[in-house]
Amino acid sequence: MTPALLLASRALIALVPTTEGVALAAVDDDVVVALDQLAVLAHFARRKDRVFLFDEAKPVLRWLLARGVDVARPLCRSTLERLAGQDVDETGQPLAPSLAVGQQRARDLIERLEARMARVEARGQRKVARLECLVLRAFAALEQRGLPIDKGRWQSIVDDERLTSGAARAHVLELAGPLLPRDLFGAADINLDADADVRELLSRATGKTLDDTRGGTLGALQHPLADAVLRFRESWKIVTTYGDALLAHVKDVDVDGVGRIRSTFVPLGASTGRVACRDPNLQNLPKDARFHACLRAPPGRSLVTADYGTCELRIVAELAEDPVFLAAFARGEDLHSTVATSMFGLPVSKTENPELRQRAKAINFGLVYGMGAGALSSSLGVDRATGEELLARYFRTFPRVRDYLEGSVDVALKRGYSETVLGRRLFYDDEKLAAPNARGDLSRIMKNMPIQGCSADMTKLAMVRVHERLLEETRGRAGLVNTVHDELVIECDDDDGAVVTGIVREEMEEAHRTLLKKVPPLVELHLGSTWLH
DNA sequence: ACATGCGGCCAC
DNA sequence: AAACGTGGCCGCATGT
Repeated sequence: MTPALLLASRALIALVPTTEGVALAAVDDDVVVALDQLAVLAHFARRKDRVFLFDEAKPVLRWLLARGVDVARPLCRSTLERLAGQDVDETGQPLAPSLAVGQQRARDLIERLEARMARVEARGQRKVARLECLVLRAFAALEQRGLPIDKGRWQSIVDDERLTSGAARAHVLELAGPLLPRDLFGAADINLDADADVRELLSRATGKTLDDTRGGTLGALQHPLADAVLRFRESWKIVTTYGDALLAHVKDVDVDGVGRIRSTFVPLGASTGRVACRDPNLQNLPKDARFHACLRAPPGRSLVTADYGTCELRIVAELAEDPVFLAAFARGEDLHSTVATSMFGLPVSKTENPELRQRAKAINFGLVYGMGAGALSSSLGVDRATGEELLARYFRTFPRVRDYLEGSVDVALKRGYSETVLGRRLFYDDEKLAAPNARGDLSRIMKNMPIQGCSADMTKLAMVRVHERLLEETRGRAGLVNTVHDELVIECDDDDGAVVTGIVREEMEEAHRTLLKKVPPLVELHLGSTWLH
């Protein structure tokens, strides 16, 4: 059979790339496609009535994209295994060493698919599996395009910070001088990266014993030497984490100084369904405006930044069906102010009684994480009794929120898993459920997962929709360049800015409405030359 | 030369 | 002081 005939007549085809060509296998036959004849594959790959099965889809989708092949409906063995709770057997290299090996792998993939799908089905993960496989196409394209970055400008910020850190180190040495051991020639030194040494030094300087050297601990000392150490840490953090190691990932710098970072995104990297990102992590870049100014599109191109505002609290409002939360979001109010007004019976806004708003905000923020009274009192800087009183008042005012969170724990304990609206599940080990001392930690996870997981579902759904619309309506000129949990960043031609902004708004709102029916979406959009926050 | 655990800290 | 969820990267220290 020829490749064209197989591609034309079969709806499900396993695909394994090899060093010599691409191996294809349908249930009853298999063929190979030479690397210089991928056009026929490209033709059928973009059709939505053809499903292509991969062992580890994302790297292969990237490999294919680089050769002009865009697969509209990928299915990923590795993703299905993760959702089915199986051990993920790594096959190793994405490229099979020969066509013969590739064909065997392709036939194996087809043969085992039915059993794998049955396990996915048995775990109730069918919809999640569909979403996770579809989103791999968007992630492959996102990785392949790369995040645009002005390398030289970023480098100059890092250089400044290196100088600052040197000055801060000198200041530490000056202040600590008499306390430091000296070498034969009278020179004093300290390794500020060695926490044990820093703890020793600060203990000697303040006469207090320190349990740790965290920022909060050092700040509370109110001591010039501790402050100098903190200033050193601040700049040194940038030099080490966001300096040379990150810049080494910048490739393809163009004449305008804009290069590309092509990280690895791990769509099932977090147990809740959130995405992880590495080499480098683009999800924890500093919010500092100096750095964001470096994340800019080349001349003639723009960036659209879009995020779901108060996403997790909207999810709580929907799932808890709290009338005050729902009414506040329906009216477009500031939830923190509304919550504070309900709790304290006083008018609250960002300018009126702002300290009450701050308290409500801290609780709203913390309840998503299953926070207790202790954590609340510390985040507000009040004593524990006050924290307990506030939390009690909060749950008296919003009993449905309390009931919802407690219900999340009850359901998870009964079923052995937590679940999002879409049906994504986090299963708990029997031993973990049995351990009585772990119940406290588990209950926080059980409260948090359906909320954080729903947010992840929504963003992934939005990615699938946005990617597809942009492909269809900008012929690939516009595309995703980053995602950070509840945020998307898209690059497009300047001329397409308005159109792309509209598409992103529509599809993000529609993704929200697919999952949440009672609370309206809030999508915040920015169009400009840089990634704005 | 690697791997691993930990304290610390960046993001949502 | 720390105390709430999810990650990744840094340097240090310790293990092969």
